[in-house]
Amino acid sequence: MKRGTNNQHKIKPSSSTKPSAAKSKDRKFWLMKTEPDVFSIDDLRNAPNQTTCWDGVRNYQARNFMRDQMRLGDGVLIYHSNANPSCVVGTATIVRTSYPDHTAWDKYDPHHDPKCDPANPRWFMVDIQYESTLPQPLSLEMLRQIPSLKSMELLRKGSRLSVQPVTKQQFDTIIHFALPNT
DNA sequence: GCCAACGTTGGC
DNA sequence: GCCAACGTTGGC
Repeated sequence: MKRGTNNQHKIKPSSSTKPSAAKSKDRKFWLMKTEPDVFSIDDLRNAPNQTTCWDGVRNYQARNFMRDQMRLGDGVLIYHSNANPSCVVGTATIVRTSYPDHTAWDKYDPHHDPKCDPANPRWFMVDIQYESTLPQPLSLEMLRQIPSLKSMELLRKGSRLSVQPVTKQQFDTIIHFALPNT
């Protein structure tokens, strides 16, 4: 989960050429959790370039998804955890592929990892750019009522993974149900 | 604030 | 390599 102290780090705008942008057919989809008290979809919308680095992830499985599998142009569902209610609130796009998370060796950062050596980075992050706020946020409870989302990682009992893959079908289903009157 | 579920650490 | 202890996540 992104739990960085605000958006204090300067974001390099991604270059206009995107040599490794995913072709639409192998575009992947993800869900990323954030605590709205720490960094919300509005914070993302209001960020410079509407872009932020997704720092602070300290879980190997989540890191591996970011480091090894995310491509430019991949779609992201933004999920507010520890919220009332917790819900999917919007979408974003991957605009920079993985690079070392420098907050790991910042000893004043809440996610400082003293075992982490800058010469051999352990934690990675990507940049994401705001895309949309859902017309209607979809709470966990609502998501659980949609049969085709039954196998979503997010809905698994005890699931804690803060960066997780979703299928295109799951992504599209959520967008669909977030439209008014559905 | 409670606590179940999970991931990590470290002694052995 | 086992596993108890501990720290964290995150719904409720």
